[in-house]
Amino acid sequence: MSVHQPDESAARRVSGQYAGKAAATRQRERKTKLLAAGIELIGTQGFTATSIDAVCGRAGLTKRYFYEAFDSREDMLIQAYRAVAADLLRAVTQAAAPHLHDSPRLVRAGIRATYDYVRAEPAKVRLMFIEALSVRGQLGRTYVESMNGFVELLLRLTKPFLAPGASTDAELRVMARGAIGALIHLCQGWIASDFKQPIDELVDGTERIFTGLGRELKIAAWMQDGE
Amino acid sequence: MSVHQPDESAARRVSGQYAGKAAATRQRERKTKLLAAGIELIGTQGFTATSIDAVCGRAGLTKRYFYEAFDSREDMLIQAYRAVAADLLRAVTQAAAPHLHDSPRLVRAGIRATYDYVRAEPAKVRLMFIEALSVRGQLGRTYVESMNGFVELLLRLTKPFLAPGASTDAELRVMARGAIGALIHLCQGWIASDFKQPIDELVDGTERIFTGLGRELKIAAWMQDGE
DNA sequence: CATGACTGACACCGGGCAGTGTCAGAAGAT
DNA sequence: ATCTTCTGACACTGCCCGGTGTCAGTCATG
Repeated sequence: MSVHQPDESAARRVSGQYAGKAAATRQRERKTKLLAAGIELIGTQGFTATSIDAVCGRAGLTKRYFYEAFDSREDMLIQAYRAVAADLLRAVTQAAAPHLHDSPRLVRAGIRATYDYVRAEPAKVRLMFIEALSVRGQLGRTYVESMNGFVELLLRLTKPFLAPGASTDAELRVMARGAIGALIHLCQGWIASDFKQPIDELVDGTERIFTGLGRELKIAAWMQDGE
Repeated sequence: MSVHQPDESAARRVSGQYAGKAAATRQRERKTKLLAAGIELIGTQGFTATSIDAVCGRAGLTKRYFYEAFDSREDMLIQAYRAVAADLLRAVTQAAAPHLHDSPRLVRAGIRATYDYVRAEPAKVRLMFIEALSVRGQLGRTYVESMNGFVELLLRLTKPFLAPGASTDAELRVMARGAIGALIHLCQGWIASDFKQPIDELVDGTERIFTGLGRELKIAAWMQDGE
């Protein structure tokens, strides 16, 4: 992580230019490459089967740069996980943005965006939803904390529609975590079955789960009690 | 698996008695011991960190018997998984049995039984819900197939209450898978947070998710539209 | 062109572990 | 008592991989 950085303290270093780029730029680019290679490999072979040499090979770099960018193999996994989680969170947030006023559309857009992302980036998703689970230690905490990010997003987005007092906060959080869990589990199954099931069936089913939750929480838009 | 079995074909073997037990009995007992040791270690240290030597050490046996019982480390994991999944399935089925006539009670009993099981057997559950996910190959299929077992159970138990035609079969399955996913995810989180959250909060929240689904599916017992 | 940072290839060590083989001694059979 | 099987301990090989170090060649700078 800090071994081969340009020796700023030597006061002799002048520009750090190399191949037309500043030292920091090159370093960042290498790290990005390694991260991409790592994500791809972890997401396809699994973390256990992903050796550092393999990551370096795929990135077209050598071990030296791996240890320049990461402290260890696990450190890479954590950083990869963070990057991927942020990416998905961004995608969903963005898809939800146009529908902040309309809870059914909001939910559907979020669900759809998730499945689209899974379809488009199976390796990333596999890393995030499968590989990350089984690593103990630091990542366990990271995983939980990141899941909370999704739960918070869901709560924040749907809070405006909630009838106040219909549920305790604890119950609400449990339900939100459960809803996220349903979605994740369906994504896992979808990946495991190689996307055999049509995406629309998944979106529809997932939507109805959320709709049921909405009814349960007495959200007006879902309470058209006749049908 | 088949290396050190008594040589039945030699027609010279007479009783196979040893320590007062038949050869097959001893073999079965050893396998049970190894399986228990394996489950415990995998469920606490993780599969990757569980070496064959460690399993043997904990079981008080040696490698020879490991390879008598299993083909490989992965084979052990698969068999452990199968045993655990069957165990949980049995526990839930049993808890649900007295309530086949009453869908709300049925659901609540199933949910409660699951959390109780998680609480009582965290190692087994960790193996089943976390470690099993990240192993590719054979186990991937086993995992999916076993999840289907739970989905089938849920469908079978709730089918009597369904209003016919309210959903397509595909949608219904998606929703059931989602519901199972919600439950599993909540269990995972519960384990990850060391059972900090009171079990009743979890049961209540989970129940409301299922209740919402029931409403969505127009199950009469949950349609008391007034409240 | 001379100096020094930067780069990539590769050698090397050490540890851990899967899987196999050996052997002496205990437990049963006759 | 003798022979056979069963048992447990352990040695041993081979492999993979994480992590570190070395070195010759390249590029920028003055």
